[in-house]
Amino acid sequence: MSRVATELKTALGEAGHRLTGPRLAVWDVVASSRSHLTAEEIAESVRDRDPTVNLSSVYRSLSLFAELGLVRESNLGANEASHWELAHSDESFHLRCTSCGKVEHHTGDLVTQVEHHLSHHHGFHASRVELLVHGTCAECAATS
Amino acid sequence: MSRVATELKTALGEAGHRLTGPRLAVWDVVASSRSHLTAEEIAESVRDRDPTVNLSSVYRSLSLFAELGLVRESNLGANEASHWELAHSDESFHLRCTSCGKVEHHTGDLVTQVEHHLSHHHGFHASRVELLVHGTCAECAATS
DNA sequence: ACTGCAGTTGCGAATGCCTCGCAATAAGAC
DNA sequence: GTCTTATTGCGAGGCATTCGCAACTGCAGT
Ligand SMILES: [Mn+2]
Ligand SMILES: [Mn+2]
Ligand SMILES: [Zn+2]
Ligand SMILES: [Zn+2]
Repeated sequence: MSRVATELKTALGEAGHRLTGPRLAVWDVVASSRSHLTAEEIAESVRDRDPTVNLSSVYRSLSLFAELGLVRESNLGANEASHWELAHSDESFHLRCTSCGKVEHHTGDLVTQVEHHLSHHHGFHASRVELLVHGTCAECAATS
Repeated sequence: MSRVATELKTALGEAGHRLTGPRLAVWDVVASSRSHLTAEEIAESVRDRDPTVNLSSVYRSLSLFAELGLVRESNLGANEASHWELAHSDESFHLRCTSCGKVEHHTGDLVTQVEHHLSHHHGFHASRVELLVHGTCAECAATS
């Protein structure tokens, strides 16, 4: 059993879930990608390895992984499919270029500052922060 | 013609659109509410005034108002309907309590800081920022 | 290794939100 | 008031996601 397979099996086992073919295939795709993929895109890659895996199982695997904190689901736009990736902290937020569509990450302490401010001054205890910045990336600004 | 009707007519007229019954009804509902409503909820209120207004027209009105900068559309959760309200700046962001569901606003200069940082240090020019904080509100924290 | 069974899957149907196409209607310029 | 064409109601369609269920399979116990 490969390295990633063992890691996934451990994470699943601790939560009382089984390691199955579809789950491993979905995990391999998400863990080896650096981009934000839709369930359909993940399913396409999964089918390369095993064409019998159903789209429903891809959704079920992704939902389970999200519950276990293994992946992150993001809404990058109204009425768009969710995008999935390996889990990363709220500190690392999303910059989406409205021109080329690229999604970049930016990490700063801003999110932590907001969390502390809300907690100390307003009694609001943050569990998850989603920060999405739409705009024009450096490359697109230079080109236009 | 009422005050809000005149204001809406001006905004529409300047952009080459007509003031119609459905549009005025949708506007009245959104402008007189302080909450974040779904299109379906808006349609329900609109039907109280005029039962012939179709849900499609509510969607069409809301989309148009958003293009004109009159209303704001927000995604408050994955796989949830969009929520609509009178337009407000990105500075004012959303706190959603995962316990009672309430959505509050919080205004600070943090969003502006991020915009400036991204612009000055990374060449990314923000056009719209969506900041959504999930967590437990003060009332729910006290009750539990 | 064999068995048993609860967890998991594939499949198709269903759901929810939103958009479209089109003929009928009505706003507003003249 | 007439005319033009933007807008509407309505039904159908589209897309992402979820559900129900019988068949299958991981894996714990033996
Ligand atoms: Mn990301
Ligand atoms: Mn708001
Ligand atoms: Zn770009
Ligand atoms: Zn609350």
